[in-house]
Amino acid sequence: MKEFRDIELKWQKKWEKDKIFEAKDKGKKCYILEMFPYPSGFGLHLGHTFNYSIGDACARFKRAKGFNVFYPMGYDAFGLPAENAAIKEKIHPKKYTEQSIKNFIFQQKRLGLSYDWNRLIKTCDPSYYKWNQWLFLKFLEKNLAYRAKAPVNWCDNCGTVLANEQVEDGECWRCHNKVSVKQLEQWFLRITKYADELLKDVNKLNWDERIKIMQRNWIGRSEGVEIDFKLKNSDEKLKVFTTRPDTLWGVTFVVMAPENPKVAELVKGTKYEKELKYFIDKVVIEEKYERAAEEKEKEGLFTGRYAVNPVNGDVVPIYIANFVLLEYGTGAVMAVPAHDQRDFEFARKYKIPIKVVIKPKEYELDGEKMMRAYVDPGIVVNSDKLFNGMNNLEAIKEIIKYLEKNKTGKRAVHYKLRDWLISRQRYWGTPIPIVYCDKCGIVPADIPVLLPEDAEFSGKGNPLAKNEKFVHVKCPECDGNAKRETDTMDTFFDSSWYFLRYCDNKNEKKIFDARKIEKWMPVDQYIGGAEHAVLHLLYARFFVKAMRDMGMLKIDEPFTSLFNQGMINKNGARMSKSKGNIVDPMETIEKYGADTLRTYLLFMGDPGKTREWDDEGIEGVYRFLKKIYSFRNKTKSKSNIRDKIFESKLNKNIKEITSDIEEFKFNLAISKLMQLVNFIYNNKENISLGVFENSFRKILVVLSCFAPHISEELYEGGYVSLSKWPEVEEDKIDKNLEKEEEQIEKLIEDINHVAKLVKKEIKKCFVYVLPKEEKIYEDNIEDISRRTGFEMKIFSVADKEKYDPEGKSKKTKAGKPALYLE
RNA sequence: GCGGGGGUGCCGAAGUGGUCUAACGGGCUGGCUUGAGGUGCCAGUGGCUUAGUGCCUUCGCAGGUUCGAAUCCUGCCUCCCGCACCA
Repeated sequence: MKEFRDIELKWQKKWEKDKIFEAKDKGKKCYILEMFPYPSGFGLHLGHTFNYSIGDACARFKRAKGFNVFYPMGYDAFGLPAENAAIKEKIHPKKYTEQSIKNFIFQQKRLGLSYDWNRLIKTCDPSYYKWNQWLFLKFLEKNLAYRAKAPVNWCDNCGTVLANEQVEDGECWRCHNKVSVKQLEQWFLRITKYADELLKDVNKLNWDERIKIMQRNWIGRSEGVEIDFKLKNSDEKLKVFTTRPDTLWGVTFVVMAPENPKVAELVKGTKYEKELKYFIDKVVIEEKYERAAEEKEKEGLFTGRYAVNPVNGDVVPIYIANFVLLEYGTGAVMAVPAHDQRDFEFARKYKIPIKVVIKPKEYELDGEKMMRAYVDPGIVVNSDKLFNGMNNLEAIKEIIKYLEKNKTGKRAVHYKLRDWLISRQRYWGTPIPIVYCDKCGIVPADIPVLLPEDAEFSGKGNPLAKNEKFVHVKCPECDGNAKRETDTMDTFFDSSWYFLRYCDNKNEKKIFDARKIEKWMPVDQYIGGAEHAVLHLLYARFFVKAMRDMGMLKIDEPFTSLFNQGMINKNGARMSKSKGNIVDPMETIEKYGADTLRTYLLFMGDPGKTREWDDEGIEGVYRFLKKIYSFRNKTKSKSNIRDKIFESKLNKNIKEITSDIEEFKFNLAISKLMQLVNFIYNNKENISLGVFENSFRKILVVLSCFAPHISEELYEGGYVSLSKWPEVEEDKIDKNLEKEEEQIEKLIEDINHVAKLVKKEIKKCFVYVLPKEEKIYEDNIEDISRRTGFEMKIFSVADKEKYDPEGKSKKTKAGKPALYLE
């Protein structure tokens, strides 16, 4: 509809001109934030549009509720797609990105989102990324950044290394190429230093439980004990980590990770050396992620060496096996086949004895005959007399104490979380501000280290490494010849603190002013997809904690509340280009307008769940908005008999809508708005103008959360976007009236029903009602008459004899009106 | 395997002890509007039956609790999403 389009453009212009969405200084602050987008060349997709429809609804709602809303937008502008476009289409990433951002801004403005555009940031802008570099050097100074050689994930397709969080099922999270493991010297951030706090503080967050569980799983804390096993015929010790010290007496072998450097030492010069080396090479070559799969056949090899169990002196063989990982724990485990399924399978395969040390209360276990490991709680047996007979969970605590007392073991906590690898062998990112000097070693570079624009995008290797002018520098310390680091930072570095920069986005002297952070942070409501559960959301939490410890800010957590939007499918499948089931937001806006698209996205269903897009479903919302728009031509009110019932419904619905919005149940809020609008529509002649106008203003304020343009157009006296949220007038909510309303609806239904059954011409309808109800029906007689198409007459049953002596009328329902059609 | 969330009418989706054939929207059928199409409006949309609102059936399946269940309990089937040899 052209009219909607014109209205939308008109108000978008006005909002911008009058700067009505800029954050103010007055009122309680409320920071609402959507995960900022990567500006791809394809423009907004439906997921973005949905994300912003939610955020904008929140922002507008909070603004109406009197909050000083801070609602910024920016662009996560560094990243691979721009560089890949450069390789493919010979367009410079900078140009590509700038064009994309321009397009994104245009499209977002076309949606009518109420951002404070003054706060705009672009991470590829030197005024932003120089603070990345500044932060990196701070991290370096505090020993939170370090360079190390380690086995790292390499994606051949992307031509770069990846962080652990960016590998999903052994595949690159971006391109789904199989990831391989390489030994490389790279830059890491010491996120593991915060593992414990990151885990503990998850409990404080008002986040979706799913995301919290994912974070807990990812951090993967396990509490246990490190136990020293002496090596037989040696003074050396082998440290193992276990969470089950209660099974220590059941150890029948020890297993080491094949690549554990200690293995080579152990077998050096023995007859096993050659065979082991062969096996180790084979295992290590296997993809790390395949090797770690549960279904993977357990394989191992005896090393020829033995270890001594410190608690009972048992001499047990040492194996290496593919299921033991070097990165976790100590890279060596004590194996208790009776009570661990992996160990059990391994023991059966290599004919190692199985010794039961925990037994269930009800029956006995036999190591020879067991079909699988017994892993449930039970009673300690066949162990030291100090512990035999104890409940095993109790025994864990006691045995740890015992080991610590005897200095053979020590309490320990291990995490699955690894340090964050941030080096990327790509051009379009923040240069890591480091210089390598032959004399001085690793030296912080003078910042900003600007990304040189002249670069060649051949698709082979990092263009920065080939840029002689960039690489060769003087050492900032000794002025001697030195080389620059040519890797850039993982773009998740950029997004780990962007929400802080919004608070002071134009500061040239500092990363931000602490007072401004204090004013706006933390983010009160963050909105985005669940795909960042253990990526961005974990990194950002880490940054805030690290920055707090560096005295830069005072908060512990960046995002107080988090809402995860669900996916939008079409034809039962996730939208994708290959399936050809993409819904283009801009095309939809062309057809129906932004208000319709936004309202429909929120009306489709629970925004937290996966929902189904329906090309025809949007029509309903479109009709709804057109219906509201038709109210601009006010109809003359003939009577005011529906005023009270309308006001009752209005207040009841607004009350419910308010809590619906607070709980992100926009679909319910919109359906209640529809009910109100339908009621007005069906009763417009029976609602007095004063009540209509007053109520309609309230409805428009509510509607403006979803369809701001049309609300603005219909609202009189100032901006609806700056209006106060309607107060609920409790005293106007009248349950009896609602009941009467229902009665009338039922009567109309009955009349229509009967009229349909009687296959003759009907003109008149006589209704006999209880004397006390006479007035209700009498008051609504015109309405009933209009809606049934019959001439109505209402009589009291008391007078029934008089008007209906033959008893032609029949009851509609027990105690309800009787009626007679003629 | 573990953890979390689901399965409601032709479809999307509300509803968590009575007001439920079940909000809201879509679709479909009939009627009106219209030169036609679109739009818009009205009515209907589980079955049977009826001057009559009565009976039966229905909220994944099967049982149970209750005067009463889509809603509570038990078992099962099924879909989705996380985690998964972590010692």
